[in-house]
Amino acid sequence: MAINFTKKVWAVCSCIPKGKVSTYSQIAKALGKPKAARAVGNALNKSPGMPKVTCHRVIKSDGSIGGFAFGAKKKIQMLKKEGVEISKSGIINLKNLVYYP
DNA sequence: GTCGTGACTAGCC
DNA sequence: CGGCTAGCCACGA
Repeated sequence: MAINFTKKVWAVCSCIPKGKVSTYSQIAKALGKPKAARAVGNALNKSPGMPKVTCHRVIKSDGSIGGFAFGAKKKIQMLKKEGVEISKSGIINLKNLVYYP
């Protein structure tokens, strides 16, 4: 394949519009591996930098934030700035904010 | 070529 | 609601 799995993950993250979010499983599915959510997280963890790759717009399928290389706390703050309402540890209008191509 | 690790998910108690 | 287990994938050493 021309590009690595990781690179593809970054590409999908970059495709997420501002103010919206996506889930690991959703991205994994887009790559053709619905069960590769773990690999997706790995790829984002190795992401080159921001805001080139909008990895902070990717959350867990249950609506939780998950983790973040810069700190989950920071991730929440960033999403809030984008206009995403987040509770103590989860997205509020998840299905309303999830980016579904 | 094998092992260990991790930003996950779904199911069960 | 909260915690635990097993399963899945890609990458680096």
